[in-house]
Amino acid sequence: MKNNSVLLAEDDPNFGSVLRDYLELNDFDVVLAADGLEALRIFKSQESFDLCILDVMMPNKDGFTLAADIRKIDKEVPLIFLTAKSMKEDMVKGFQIGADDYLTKPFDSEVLLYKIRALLNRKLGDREEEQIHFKIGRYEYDSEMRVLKLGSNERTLSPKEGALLKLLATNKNNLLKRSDALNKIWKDDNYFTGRSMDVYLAKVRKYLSDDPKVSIINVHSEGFRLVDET
Amino acid sequence: MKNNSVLLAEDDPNFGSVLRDYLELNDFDVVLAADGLEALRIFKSQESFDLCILDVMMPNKDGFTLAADIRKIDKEVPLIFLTAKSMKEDMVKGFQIGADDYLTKPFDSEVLLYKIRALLNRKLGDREEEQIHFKIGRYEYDSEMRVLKLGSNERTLSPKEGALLKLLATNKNNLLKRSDALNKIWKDDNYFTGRSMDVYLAKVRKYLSDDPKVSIINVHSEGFRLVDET
DNA sequence: TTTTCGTTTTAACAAGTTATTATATTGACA
DNA sequence: TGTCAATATAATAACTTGTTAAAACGAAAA
Repeated sequence: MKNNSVLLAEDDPNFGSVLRDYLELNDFDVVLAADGLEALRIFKSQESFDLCILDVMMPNKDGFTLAADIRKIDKEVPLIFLTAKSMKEDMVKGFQIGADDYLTKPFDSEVLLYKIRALLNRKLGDREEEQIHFKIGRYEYDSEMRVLKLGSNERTLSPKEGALLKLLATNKNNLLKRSDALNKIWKDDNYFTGRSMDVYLAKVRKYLSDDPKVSIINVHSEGFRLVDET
Repeated sequence: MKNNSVLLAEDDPNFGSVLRDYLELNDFDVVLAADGLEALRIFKSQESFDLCILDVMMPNKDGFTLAADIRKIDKEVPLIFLTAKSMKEDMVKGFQIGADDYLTKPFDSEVLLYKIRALLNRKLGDREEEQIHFKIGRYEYDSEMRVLKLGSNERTLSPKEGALLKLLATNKNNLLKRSDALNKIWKDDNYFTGRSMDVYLAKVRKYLSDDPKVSIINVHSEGFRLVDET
């Protein structure tokens, strides 16, 4: 089984690396970012994190601002804040952004570990397993291998093509919002990522064009719907 | 909308009732149990709780044992422990049982409230959900897909058409004020946005013209009413 | 290091859809 | 009966999406 991945944003290099080592010793894959900007860059560049631990006071981008940026991209990922002072205002602000927990430095590392486990267990609990195999009309799509099959005809999709088809298939016959797809796949919703997605939609449409019962229809300025009339 | 229900197990009657009142003031339905045994009895007798707040030190049955018993019945319900001493061993034990959070007395009641909200929001998503599906006479309207259906007849509305019909349907048979609609949909109430809305009213009227029991009537210089005489 | 190749992004233009403004006309109210 | 509000339709402007091709990128091979 794959380890849980943690994004750790902490500007104090000593404390940061000690904490990283401790978490790695406990079977987490940890990426350490030295400031808020770097953390956001890493968050965008990586597939997905299971948990983010954010120091509140950091240069370039403080923990709260970082948290708000992360929340724009991923509304689910658990957030834990680290703060030196135990000010109530800070906690309130953190919870408003959608913090899951809060720790005041200095804290007991074992307590942190238990809090992390509590959060991840709860997450894993109510997270329904994600689907890998999809049936789309007469097509079959394996989102792990990224292989789209119709009869004896096989085609391997590129990562982005695959991610898009998977999202569409996950929401088969329902609306997939443009902004959701962009935030999940491109981690950013702007003019250019939008155009890029349109290019991929054209590709995916072409791949799916051999079954007339399957189509991707547009809901103007909202998003798309993978329709399967089979 | 039903309030969230909380089981509060706390043996100190003063502290317990103060906390109960505070939670009730914040729109929770609270049941207060004076010891662990009573709490378990209540937990078993009631349909379901959204959250349990358990004092660790209680007569008859301490908070940890109580938590273990509750976990046997319900593996999902969030648990928050209250403890006077901030001993690490206690916290560790609590997390092993499956605590979601931990508070050391004395604590700030507002912080408790935020922790509760964070937990409940995670669990349920926001309780308040806005309506997506509407019935208007013999029509059905899906405000997400913006599809208006009468029998086998389907029509996809434009964003503004859809927003307007949704607002009207939300206030079905009630007055929708011109200024409200303009401020919500056009974000501005002036001569031109007003004219623009009139254009959309004409369109929506046309779309709804196939059921004579449905009409949009004007309340002079006030607003509009979507009337459904079905 | 350079080359190569698949992937992704950017650019440009065409097509399609929606929103606003203009114009003419009717209806409500004092 | 004069004035403002409301309606309908037409014309135009603004925006979104579809499509293709070329450029940029990045990882693996020569």
